[in-house]
Amino acid sequence: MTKPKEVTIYDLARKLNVSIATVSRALKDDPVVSKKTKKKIFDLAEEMGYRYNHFARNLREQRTYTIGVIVPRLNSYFMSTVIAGIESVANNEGYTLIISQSSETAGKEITNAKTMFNNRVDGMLVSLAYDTDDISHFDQFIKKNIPLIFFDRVNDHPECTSVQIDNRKSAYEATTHLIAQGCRRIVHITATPKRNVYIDRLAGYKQALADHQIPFEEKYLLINNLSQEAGVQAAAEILQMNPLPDAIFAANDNCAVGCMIALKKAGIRIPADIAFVGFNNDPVSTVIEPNLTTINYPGYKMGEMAAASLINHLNGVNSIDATNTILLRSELIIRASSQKIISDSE
Amino acid sequence: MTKPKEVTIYDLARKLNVSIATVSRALKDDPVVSKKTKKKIFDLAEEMGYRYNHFARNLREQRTYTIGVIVPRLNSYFMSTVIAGIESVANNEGYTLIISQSSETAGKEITNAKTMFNNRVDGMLVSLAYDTDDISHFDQFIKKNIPLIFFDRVNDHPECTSVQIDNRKSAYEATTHLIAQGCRRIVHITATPKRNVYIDRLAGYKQALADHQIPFEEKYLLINNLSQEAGVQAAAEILQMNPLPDAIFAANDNCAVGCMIALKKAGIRIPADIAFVGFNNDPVSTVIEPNLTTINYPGYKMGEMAAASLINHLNGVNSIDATNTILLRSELIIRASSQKIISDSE
DNA sequence: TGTATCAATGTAACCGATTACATTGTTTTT
DNA sequence: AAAAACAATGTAATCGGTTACATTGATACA
Repeated sequence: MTKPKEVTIYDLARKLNVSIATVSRALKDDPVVSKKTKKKIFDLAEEMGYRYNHFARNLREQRTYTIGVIVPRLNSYFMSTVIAGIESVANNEGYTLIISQSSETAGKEITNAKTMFNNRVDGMLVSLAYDTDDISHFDQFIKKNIPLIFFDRVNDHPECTSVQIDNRKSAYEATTHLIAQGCRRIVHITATPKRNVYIDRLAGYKQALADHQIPFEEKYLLINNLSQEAGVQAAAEILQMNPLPDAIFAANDNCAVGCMIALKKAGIRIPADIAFVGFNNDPVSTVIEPNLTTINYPGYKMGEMAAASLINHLNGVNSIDATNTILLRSELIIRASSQKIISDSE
Repeated sequence: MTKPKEVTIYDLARKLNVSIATVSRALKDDPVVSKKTKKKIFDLAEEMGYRYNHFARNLREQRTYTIGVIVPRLNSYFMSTVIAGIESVANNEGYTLIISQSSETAGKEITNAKTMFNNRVDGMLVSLAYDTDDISHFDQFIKKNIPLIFFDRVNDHPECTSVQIDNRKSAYEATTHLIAQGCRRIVHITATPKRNVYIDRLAGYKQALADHQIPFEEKYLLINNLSQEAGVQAAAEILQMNPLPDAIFAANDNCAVGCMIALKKAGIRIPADIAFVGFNNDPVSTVIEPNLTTINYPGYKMGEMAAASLINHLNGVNSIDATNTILLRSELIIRASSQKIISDSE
């Protein structure tokens, strides 16, 4: 284990008979240093294989140029797309990401938050776990003026910006679309209404029913963890209903797909017997047959927006209070799984 | 923007009338400090909201407890699963991840490598981009004794460990399975055979053909980027073939799925007319109809192994030279898309 | 009782940058 | 030609830990 010594600004300064201050200034392209000196320094740095020591700077500047990201899960299509968006912006702006997953548990989320805090991230991007009730583990950031932006699974915190879509409106559109197809007994499958995304979707669903004089029925509300397997189980419950529902609006595509597969296996025709709408526009939605009607969710854009907004805050472009909520456009994508009218006439 | 001052070991030392050395030792639970003193220090640290400054340590120790991860794409099921595995191990061991994506281009991979290098990662985990020919951008790490582990898309570098599956064997099994189903005109869809994964799968495919006295035919080899859209295009090419092939072995599930959808639309029956085998065991493989036979790819495990192996190196548990290649178990999962014999009898 | 041993703590150099303030030499102004 | 203005560079303190080496005081041993 030889440990080749690192080249520092001291080495460069000594070789060129200038001070470390000049070297430091030259390396950050400070206009106060003459062009000639700069060139000498740049060339020598290149030649000697100098590399910048971020830790020295961070120690001195009390900044880290690091952004902490906490997501519920890394291995979901939606989340990895968001992260790809975040990464592209952060990378461009010279920020480094520390990414961790809460695995949908509040406990791990708290641990992760602590790690991020101790790593002195300059800012945080967070999407909350299913079962996080209390968000006091983020108070430490707020207390230290570390900007915190929630995305997707947000929390209505007075000091934080959030980036999301209009879940309520999207759910309203999805449900209205089903009603327009003649559906009246519409099941909604969703997760525990703790997180905004599920609360809002449920609200949109109820509103659409109300606006069309369809009473909301508790029995048509199925709560699970929205996994594909949960969709299969939901299908079993649905098959017990009498009369059968004529439509299902699931709060994500994965669950919808699991449910569709199970129902098809049971001989249900989709959409003729039961129409389907999902949420997210996950790639599986165009693989399942019939293709799944869903809400397009701009994940990459969401990542870009969240990161850009955070970095703007960090650079002092706009104050953290200026923006409360950034709403991204989302839209209903109508595919075969919900088109009763056309499919009946086929 | 008030900037509340940070509590440091100096503050703790002053309050307790001990030296910073004692505080530093106590905080890392050095047995040389008496229990009583330790308790005092811990309690005060808690009370005053002390937080550890990693940068000061990193600056002093010349270590960063950071691992750099470069992947071709973040938003693929396989990769995000691998990263989830890496994250879980790294987090447990107190390491932080810096993750970036090459977007499948050598150029961005080089930039990312430079960023990682300048961030002084303690080690690297890399999966190469499609079009990386020359891997000299990783020499800087090797020169500085920074361990580098490749996973999945590996490079046969004499100084690096690689974590992968036996692609050749898996492809051999997949092809042999198709031959056992009576297939003789087997198309192989894959990416440019630059990366080991594609080279090895092609080799396995060819070997299986040879072992069953089936001549390899160039026209049955389709090269594309393995996206779902590329699968659709491949379907168009396949429909031009006369006679039609009787099986397709695709180097990933996404491409297989795109191809299946397009062929089905054209009236081809699967597996009766054309049998299908994919690669990766992506979730879509159980959504597509018929369900896709594929190779199970232990992504999470691969991430865990790669991270654990790297951290072992870093902790000096085993030398970097000790291990050359770690092969993970993978297996053929037979589903309906390839079962000609059974499906004919249905 | 004198000395060796040891536990507990302290001193101070060091890691590699940034930057306020000081200094030097040159040009411009009057 | 002296004073003012300015461009270029230097000096030295600072960020918050780690740790080799030194010191202190108590106990064990002969």
